[in-house]
Amino acid sequence: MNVSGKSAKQSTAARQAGLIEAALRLAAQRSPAGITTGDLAQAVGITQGAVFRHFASKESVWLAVLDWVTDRLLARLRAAADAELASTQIAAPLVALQAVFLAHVDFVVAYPGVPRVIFQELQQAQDTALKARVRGLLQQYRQLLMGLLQRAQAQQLLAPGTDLQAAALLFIGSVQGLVMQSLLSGDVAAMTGQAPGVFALYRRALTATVATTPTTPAQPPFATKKETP
Amino acid sequence: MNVSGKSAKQSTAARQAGLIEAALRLAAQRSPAGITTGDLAQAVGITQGAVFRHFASKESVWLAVLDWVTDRLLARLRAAADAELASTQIAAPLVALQAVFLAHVDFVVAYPGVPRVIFQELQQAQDTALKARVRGLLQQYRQLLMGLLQRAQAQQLLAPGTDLQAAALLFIGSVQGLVMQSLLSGDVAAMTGQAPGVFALYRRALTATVATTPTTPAQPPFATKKETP
DNA sequence: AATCGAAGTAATTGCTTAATTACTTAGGTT
DNA sequence: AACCTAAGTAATTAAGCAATTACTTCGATT
Repeated sequence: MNVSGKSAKQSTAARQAGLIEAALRLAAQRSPAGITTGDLAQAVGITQGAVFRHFASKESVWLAVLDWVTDRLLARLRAAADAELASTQIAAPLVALQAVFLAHVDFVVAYPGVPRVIFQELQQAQDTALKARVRGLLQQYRQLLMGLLQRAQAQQLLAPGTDLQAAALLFIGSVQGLVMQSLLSGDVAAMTGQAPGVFALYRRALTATVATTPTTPAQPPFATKKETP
Repeated sequence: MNVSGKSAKQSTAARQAGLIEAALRLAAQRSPAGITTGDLAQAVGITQGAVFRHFASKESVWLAVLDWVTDRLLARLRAAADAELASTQIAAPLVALQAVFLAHVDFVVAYPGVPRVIFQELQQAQDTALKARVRGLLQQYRQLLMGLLQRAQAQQLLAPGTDLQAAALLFIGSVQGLVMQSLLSGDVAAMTGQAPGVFALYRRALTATVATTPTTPAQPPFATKKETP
């Protein structure tokens, strides 16, 4: 420890983690394109040049950020899905979809910089390494969704003839709609409140138009469970 | 006309229009953040400094771009909606929603730079003038949607208890999903083909679970009309 | 035809930023 | 305790960019 209480000389692994965390924290407050290596350095308490002791280039910082996000996000989403699939619930795949939806929203609320970084790299038209990472992330996301949708279809939980590709796209789009709203209002936390209503609509898109017993309520009660904090 | 065939000395109004068009054209190919005043100048055949004869700053170029987009897009969407509302159709508000959806997709296909510009300005966390324009655009968009949704609700076309706010959000989100997909694949034109399927799902989210006459097909045939080119 | 303002150029200014370099310092290993 | 590598600093480099300036040229108007 030095005088100011900040520990000096950390290992590259520790510094990389710190810089990744700082990058995401700064991205929550401003456009990732405007974040400089000097900003990152200041955020972790080192000088600008020292950043390059731990990353070969600025681009490789963002690559590491995307890897971090991919690992953490997908792990959470898969855990959320698996927890519901394991339970012996009726309509388990649909409940799992809801759990994934809410887990995604929670993740964005916890790390508001994530959508900004994703959008930033998505804008590059040419196929940069960063954009490839984003593609990989969304690729795995789509696979997770397709798996759940196929299970739902196999259990006759979906309206016949439902386009699964379109359903996966609409799922991701519905999250994007919430994210866009939060970017506009600046109130990320508001997503948590809006999410269940949006998912309820999405769920109706999947399960619609199969007439149930005429006297029963049109929609069976569907618990909105809160995710793990 | 000068030697190279390029006309020299145009009026400020003409140059502004040219620069706006160039900005959107360039934004279709790379990130708007990376577009310099030199790029804009080159695209219209003047020098970098000459840009400032027609715009006070680089920011004001993007402000003009957003104004241009707002005017054109909303005019198209309102025209698409009004055309369907005027017809004596069953479920006219829902058909109008579909027309707006497809018109929006067509607009993005025609001007692929538009989503990039929107995303770019949305990322600024602090409330810049540019972000305010985007907010205004989406504000008007949401009003258009809410009007159509309320008409649909008044005509009992929606499932009872449908959350109209969530429905508007999901509408915008479903377009975003398509846009995101096109940004990933680089194939904007593919949106046109995917759009009807996605809207069909969205429509089911609105109209779901009201059992019709048991023997009739669950969903009445619903023509997918192509927009004006 | 002379005039004058608007549009354009070429060069420059001032600033920012990623990356490099030469040098210094901390701290674990033997 | 001496040593050596990895982490850190301070300063510099080179490039890019928005905006300004001094000057030139086009073209409509009287």
